[in-house]
Amino acid sequence: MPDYFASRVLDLVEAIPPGRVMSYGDIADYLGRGGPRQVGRVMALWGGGVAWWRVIHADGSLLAGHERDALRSYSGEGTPMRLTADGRPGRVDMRRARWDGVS
DNA sequence: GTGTTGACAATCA
DNA sequence: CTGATTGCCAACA
Repeated sequence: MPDYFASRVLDLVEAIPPGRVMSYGDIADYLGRGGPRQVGRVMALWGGGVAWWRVIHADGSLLAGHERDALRSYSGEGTPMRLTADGRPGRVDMRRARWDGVS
């Protein structure tokens, strides 16, 4: 069972609007405790039940090993993407997609 | 108590 | 833009 901290993390992830994302550090900072690694740990253990693809690295890179699934979800939500040097979508445009918890 | 590890992050070369 | 370095906090052996 998720502890209190994990519950707060999962609730917040559920609150992220479609088409928006938050970084691990953002979530930790928003909750005011723990750190990016703790958030990552929570997601690794119990993130399967929420919109895990809306939680990514601070630089906009996707979850290693799940890029395909994430991209499929993003295309359906209209998440703003940035193109890699290869010219294909590889990371999220954090400047526009980042969600602060209010708007 | 001590050392390692990890779905991380800011900084610098 | 890529890679290395350092800082971070909690879990685990």
